[in-house]
Amino acid sequence: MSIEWVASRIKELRAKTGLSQEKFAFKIHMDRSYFASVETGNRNVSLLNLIKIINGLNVSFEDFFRGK
Amino acid sequence: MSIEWVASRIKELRAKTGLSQEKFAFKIHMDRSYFASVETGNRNVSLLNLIKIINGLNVSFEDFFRGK
DNA sequence: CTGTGACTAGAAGTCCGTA
DNA sequence: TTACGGACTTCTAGTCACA
Repeated sequence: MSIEWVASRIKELRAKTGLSQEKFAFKIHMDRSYFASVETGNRNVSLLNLIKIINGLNVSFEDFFRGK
Repeated sequence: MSIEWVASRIKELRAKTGLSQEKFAFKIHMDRSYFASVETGNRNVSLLNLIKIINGLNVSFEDFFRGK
């Protein structure tokens, strides 16, 4: 488990939603440039923001971390 | 999903290890009082520290979030 | 053994623009 | 559409004394 894995998992699932970074960030009330840096693994995101993101992806935490 | 849920889940699983907060915190190279505040839900812990803690609990992320 | 308030440094997070 | 950067504000990391 690593920040990079979480980042690419977010990217993978966000792509599945069909939304751009910008639209997804807007949907979950998060700054678009900040969300972009999370998705590229350049940020040590806090739990509250991770909850926000995973909720926005419409998956459970268990599913998000499936296989890890 | 909430900080409180994560906090109590940490407490639950840490108790299962049989270690005190102090000993567990020492094991994962984290300050005892900082870990205590995480376990009581008073901190919005970052992903890196959450990874450290969950690894120390010897469970997978999937197991940690089981049922959520 | 555990919980908490206070504190500082530095990172998180926001808002703007640009390629 | 995404990535990145500057400048800014807010908050967490990490520590300590004390209860």
